[in-house]
Amino acid sequence: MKQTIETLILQAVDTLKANGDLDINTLPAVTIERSRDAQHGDFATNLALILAKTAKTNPRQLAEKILAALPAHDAVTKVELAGPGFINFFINPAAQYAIINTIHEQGRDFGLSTIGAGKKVQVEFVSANPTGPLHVGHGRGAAYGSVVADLLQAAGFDVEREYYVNDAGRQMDILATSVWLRYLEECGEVFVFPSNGYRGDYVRDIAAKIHKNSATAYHQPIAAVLDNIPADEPQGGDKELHIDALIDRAKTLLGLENYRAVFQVGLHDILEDIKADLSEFGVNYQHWFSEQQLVDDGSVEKALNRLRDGGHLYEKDGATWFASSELGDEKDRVVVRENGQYTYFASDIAYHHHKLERGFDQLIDVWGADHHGYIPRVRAAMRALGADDSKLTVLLVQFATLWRDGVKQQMGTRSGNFITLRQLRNEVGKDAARFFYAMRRSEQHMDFDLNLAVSKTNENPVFYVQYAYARVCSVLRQLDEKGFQRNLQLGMDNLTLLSAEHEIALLGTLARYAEALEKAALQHEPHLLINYLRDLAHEFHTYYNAHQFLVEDAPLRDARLNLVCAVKQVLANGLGLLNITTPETM
RNA sequence: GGGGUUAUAGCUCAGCUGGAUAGAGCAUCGGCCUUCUAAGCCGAGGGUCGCAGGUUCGAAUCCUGCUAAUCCCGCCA
Repeated sequence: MKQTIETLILQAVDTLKANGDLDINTLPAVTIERSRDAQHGDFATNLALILAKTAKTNPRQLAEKILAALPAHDAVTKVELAGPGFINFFINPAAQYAIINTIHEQGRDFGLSTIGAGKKVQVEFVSANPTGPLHVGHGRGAAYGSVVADLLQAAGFDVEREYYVNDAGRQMDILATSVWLRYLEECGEVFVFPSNGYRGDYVRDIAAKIHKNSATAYHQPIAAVLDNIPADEPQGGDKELHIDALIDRAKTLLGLENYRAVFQVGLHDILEDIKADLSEFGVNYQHWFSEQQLVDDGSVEKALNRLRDGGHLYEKDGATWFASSELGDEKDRVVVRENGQYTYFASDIAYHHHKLERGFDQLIDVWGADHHGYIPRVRAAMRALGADDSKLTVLLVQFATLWRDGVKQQMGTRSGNFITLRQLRNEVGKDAARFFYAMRRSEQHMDFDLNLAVSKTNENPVFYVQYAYARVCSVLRQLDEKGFQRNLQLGMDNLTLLSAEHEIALLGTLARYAEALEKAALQHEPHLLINYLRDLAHEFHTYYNAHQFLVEDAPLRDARLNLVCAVKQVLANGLGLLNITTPETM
C-alpha cells in the first residue's frame, strides 16, 4: 500500500515537472508514514514541506499542486491537504480486507521478509568467561542477542549464532586453582581461601565431584602448597601476587598433566551448565568457538604475522605492540607481553580474523557497554588485517542494575555473591524474563527490581499479550459448545461486514506487522516488535470487549472469526520469534 | 582529565534518520462481569520532554555549552 502511494506521488511530481510547475533537479527520498491520528487518514507524506525549501514556494501551495496532479486509484478514497502542508491519504477499507486472506494463506510465514537477501551474518553474543554460572547481567545480552539473531533471520539473512568461549588466559587459571584448593579442603586440609579466588558454591561442587571420582589423586599437603607464597591482601600482601603464586604452585605440584585434568573438569562442568542454562532460556547457538583453539592451531601467530608483515607491530620494553593509534585507536596496544604470553586482545584479533575468513558479509558483536572503549582497537585490527571494518557492527547492551529490597545488588562473579540467570528464570519464568529483557532499548540503563519481578508476576506485560492469544483460543473452543460451525469461506466472502471502528483499526494494525518486524530487525531493536505486539493485543482486547464474536448471524460471525484468527496468527508469529510461548488457556 | 551511554507523568519506560494535540504500563480516582476468560475494557487526574542558547515554516527529536547519574580509560579478561 505504501508503495502504491509512493508511485502515485512520483507520478504527480513528474507531471508537475513536465508542466513547469515544479523546478527541482533532485527529489528527496519520499517519506510516507502511517498517520497516528485517524483524522489524518491512513497514510501521510510531508513531501510538500520538504520540497518547498528547494522549490522556493509556499508549502501549502505546492501541496495543492501535487494534490491536483495526483492520479486517481481504486484503493485511495480521499486525499486531503492538511496542516502546514501534509498530504493525507485515506485508504478504501475494502483494500485492507485482503490482509486477512494474506495472513490465512501465509500462516507461520506471514511477516517474513527477504530484505536480507540471504546475506551471511554472524551474531556473537553472551561469550561470558566460563568461570562461573551466568548471572542476570548476562541474561540481558542473551535475550537481546538471540532475538536480534532471530529477527535478522526472519528478515531473510543467513544467520549464524556464536559463543566465543574464553577458555584460555589467567581467569581460567584462577578458576582451576580455586577448584583445586577447594578440593584440598575436601581432602581435609584447612587454610584461608585466597581473597581473589572464585568463592562461589559451584566451585565447591566441582571440587567435591573430583574428590568423589578421583579420591586423593591430586592431594598435596597444604604446607607444601603455601610454602613461600606471598601474603594475600587481607594479611597485608597483594592479592594478585598471591593468586598468581598459587597458580604457579598448583602447576608445579600437580604437574602439567594433572593440572590440565583439574582445569578441564572445571571448564567442562561450567560450560555444560552455561549451555544448558541458555538452552532452557530459549537461546541456541550454531557454534561454540574456543579461544584455546586459536592459540593451539596457530591462528593467533598467523594473525600477528599478518600484522607484522603489514608493518603494524613493533617491539618496546620487551613487549610486542600493535600500532593501533595509527588506525583510529587512542593509543597503541600490547599483543605479546614481556613474559611472552599473548594478551586477550591478541586472541581477539585472531578471532576476528578467523571470522572474516569464514566469509560473513556482516559481523555483529553484542557486548556489555563497559567494553565500549574496546571498539576502536578491534576496528583498527580489522583494517590492519586488510578488511573493511564497516562489516563489523558492535551492539552495546547496558548492564542491568539489580535491586532487591531497595538495595543495589553487587554482581561480581569472583565473590560468588550474585543472582544467577537460572535463579531468575525459576523465579519469574522463561517467558517473562525474555520479554522483560527485550522490552527495553538495549542502550537504556535498566533497573531490574527483583521484588517487582517476583511479587508482581501477574502484572508483567508478557501476560497481556499471551492473554490476547488465549482469548482467541477460548473463543474457538466456545464455537463447538455453542453449536456453531465455522465456515472459513463464508467469512472470507463477507469481510466487508467488518466495518466497525475497532475492526478497521485492527486491519490496519495487522497490516503493519511486516513493517514492524523489518524495522526491528534492521535497527537491531527487538523492543519495537514487543511494542507492536502490545499494540495489537490492546486493540484486540478493546475489540473483544466491544463486540461479541459468536453471534447468530453466520456471515458476520465467520467474518469476525477470520479477523480474530488473523490476530491469533500474528500474535503467534511475533511471540514465536521472541521464543515466548503461546498458552491456549490461562 | 579524556571518552561512551542516559536524563520525557509519582514510578518503570516508549516516542528521537525534525512534523499535526508528547504516549503506554504500574500507581491514584470513577465506571463495566446473569452475555465468547475482569491476567480484560472505558474514563479522569497527572508533563516548563534535565538547564541555557542555536539551526527553521516547525525541535522531546538536530547542533553547541552546562548540570546530574552511570560505565570505560591495565603488558586483566
